Amino acid sequence: MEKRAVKTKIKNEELIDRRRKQIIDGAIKVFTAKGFHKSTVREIAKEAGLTMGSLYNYIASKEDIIHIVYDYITRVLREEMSKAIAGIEDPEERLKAALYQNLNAVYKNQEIIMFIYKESASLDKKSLHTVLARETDYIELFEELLRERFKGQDVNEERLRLAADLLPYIPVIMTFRRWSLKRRFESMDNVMEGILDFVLKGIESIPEKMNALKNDERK
Amino acid sequence: MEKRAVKTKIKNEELIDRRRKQIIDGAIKVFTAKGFHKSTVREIAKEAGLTMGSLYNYIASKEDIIHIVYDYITRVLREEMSKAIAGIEDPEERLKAALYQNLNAVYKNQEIIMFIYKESASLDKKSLHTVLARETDYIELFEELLRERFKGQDVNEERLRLAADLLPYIPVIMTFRRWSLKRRFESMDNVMEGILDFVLKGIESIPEKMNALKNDERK
Amino acid sequence: MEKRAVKTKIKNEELIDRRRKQIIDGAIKVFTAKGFHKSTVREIAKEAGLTMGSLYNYIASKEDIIHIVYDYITRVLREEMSKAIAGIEDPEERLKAALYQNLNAVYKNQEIIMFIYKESASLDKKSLHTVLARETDYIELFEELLRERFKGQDVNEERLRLAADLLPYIPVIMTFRRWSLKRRFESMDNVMEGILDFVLKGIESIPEKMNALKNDERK
Amino acid sequence: MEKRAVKTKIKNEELIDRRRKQIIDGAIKVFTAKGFHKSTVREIAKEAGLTMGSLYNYIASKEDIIHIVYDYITRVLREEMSKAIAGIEDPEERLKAALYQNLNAVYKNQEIIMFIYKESASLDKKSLHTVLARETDYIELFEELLRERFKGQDVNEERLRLAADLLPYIPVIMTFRRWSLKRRFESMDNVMEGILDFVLKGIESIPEKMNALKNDERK
DNA sequence: TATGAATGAGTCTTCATTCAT
DNA sequence: GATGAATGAAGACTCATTCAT
Repeated sequence: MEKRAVKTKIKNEELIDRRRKQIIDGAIKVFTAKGFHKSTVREIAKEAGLTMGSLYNYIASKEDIIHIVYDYITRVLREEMSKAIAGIEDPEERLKAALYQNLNAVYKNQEIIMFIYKESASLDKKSLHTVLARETDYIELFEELLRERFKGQDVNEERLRLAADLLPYIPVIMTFRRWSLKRRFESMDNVMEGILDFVLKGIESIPEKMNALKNDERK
Repeated sequence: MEKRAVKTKIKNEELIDRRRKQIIDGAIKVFTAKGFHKSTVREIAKEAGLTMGSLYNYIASKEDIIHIVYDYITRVLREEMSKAIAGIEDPEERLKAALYQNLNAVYKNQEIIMFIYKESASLDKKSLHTVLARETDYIELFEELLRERFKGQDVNEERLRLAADLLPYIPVIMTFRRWSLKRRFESMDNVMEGILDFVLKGIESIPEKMNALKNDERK
Repeated sequence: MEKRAVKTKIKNEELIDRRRKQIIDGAIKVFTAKGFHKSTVREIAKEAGLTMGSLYNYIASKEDIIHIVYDYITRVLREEMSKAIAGIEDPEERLKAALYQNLNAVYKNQEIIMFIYKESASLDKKSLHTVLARETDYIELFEELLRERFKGQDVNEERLRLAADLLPYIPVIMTFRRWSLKRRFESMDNVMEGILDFVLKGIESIPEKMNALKNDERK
Repeated sequence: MEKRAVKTKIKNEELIDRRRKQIIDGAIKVFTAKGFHKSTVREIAKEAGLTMGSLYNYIASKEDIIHIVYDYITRVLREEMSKAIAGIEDPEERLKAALYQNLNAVYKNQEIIMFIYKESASLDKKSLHTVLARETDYIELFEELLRERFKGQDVNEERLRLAADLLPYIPVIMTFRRWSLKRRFESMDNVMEGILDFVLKGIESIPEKMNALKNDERK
């Protein structure tokens, strides 16, 4: 369990959890609609079904709201990912399941994920560090999955790590381009299938020793 | 050429261009350091070497500053891209050159590009539309390059379009992960080479008719 | 004895006294550290070992806390003064004992006395009146002591009263200047001895008819 | 000249001085009536004839207002004191003039001086240091005056310094007791004359080597 | 009596924008 | 055209007090 980083004036732990969930739900609505800076604490309180004063009994500053939202989202994503790959033994299938889960999760939570990427700038240095550490967990999972996938083969270590860095983010591009993609594709399922194929092909660059460019071609 | 979308009180066209360049340079400095909402017009004016009042002779609102910055950046990127692929005939090399140019441009302008992605939320709906249209230009360029690259082959049209949507954004992941990547890789050149290999492999999924998942495996 | 001026919801008198003492002790800690306005009722309650709600069973408002603290301090000071001069017959010694007791009491209770002087501004008009009446008691004691000290001599009545007004406050200057005095003097005993000498010399101006200034020297 | 410690957004120095004087005058009115914490910035702005926003162009925080008020008052007091003793050669008369000036100044500025004593608690540590340094200047003046007054005599150094610490503050007692004194005395001139006599007698304890108490009389 | 969560009016402070000179 | 002082609406946050349990 992680410690409660965000300070509160309330003692009743169960109440804290309940009110925080209200705050998270309210904040996600308001933040995804207007972004962090254009959202007022008053609006968030209202959407959470709390009064101003009551809200501030459960957080210490507006910034704290980003944190509890972030904590919530990343916890949900981690849990869903665990479930998605639980019990799958075959490395190839395990990797596919993870990629597919990631695609779906990003798609399902598009708005809040976009919000988090955009507002990571609103986080102070220390918080940003925590956030990046969380992402690192995620990336290490993909690193592990790739390593097992290519077990026994002669892989280029650097490429494997790079792929692990790329993989979890590629679905995010889908959210950046969602309006364009929706117009062009019959269904988002098709899009996800296409991304999966692209990625699965892409990782085939890991075991090879090929070089796309010769050094003298670059400036 | 497009009309001057941002209104001004000044008549002298040449002066407008000079002052706007000052504003753009100042704004980029301030925006990349603190983000749009935490930057004050005062700071931007100061960094631009203008007084408050003078600044407002060349823009009508703070929001306008994002627009002229965005105009500037996208124009520069378009011009550089044109130069990068000018004169290259071979479709494969032309595509590689474009990908490589994109990687370098994104890397070189990391901070301002991150800013633009993050603050696109600050744009009103109409402005957002303009912005997305610009991106569409870029994507259509890649679509065209891919089409020529696979000319004569039996391509999956949807996959080709999807790849065009993905390609320009993959380097952006590099900027999201820059701290992690810097720690792990000898040089960013290695990173870019790796991304290029990954992408070039990935697009090989375009001509094929493979299906990663059977439909019944998905929920 | 005076009536309970500060209203309470509680019937049990003994409990009231016990809880009030808790409040007084807690409040003195918090008030002397941060002043009245920067102290929150929450902090006082905590330091008093009470909950918010319980605290408000024994007082009606934050302002009441000043009152009960003030009551307490002045009662203690009066009692100590009574003890200090009890049984001393010789008027000169009696006066000295009173002056010395005052010096010690002010020194020992520096922080709370400073607090009371500073926060008398926080009292409403009526409360201020009560407070000043208390001080008047104290001053009348000194008036009486001086009158006995100069019994049989031809005193200037006005000067005697003025001295009675000055005497109890001179030690307060010591608390205003404590940091400077601590640096310059070996011990605070020396300081107190010096003040005593100064004051005892000063009151010699009471029987005389001297005039420091001629009227025409003043504007 | 001291540097401008309080930050401002305004460039025109002459305007700063004019507006600051307005702020000082407004603040003194409001502060003396209600104390620092009960005064709102809005009230001060209004009394100063400025809008909220304009006020904040000349100060950075509410606390700054105490500082500029304090600066102003102490500067005025210093200047008046300089004038009052200028040109007086005889040490005895010079000391009397200083004491009399101090009495008058404290009396004339009672309310603001009371305010300053009371609100010194509102100052942060660093500011308090500056304030105390100012007082030290004042005290050193009295030390100097006393030294000249007793030049050639065998003085007790400690007592001389102590007297210098006491002298400037004794008139402050007059302001603490003003209501009582006004009732009892024909005119405040009489009060001041009495204090002067008391003090002039008191300083006669400086050259002597007397001890008011024997050690065994104290606890 | 005790508890502590809820309340919301009140405060300081910021800053985009205007406009007289 | 340039200047920079003035404006005031808006927002984050605090905390004394109440009241249901």
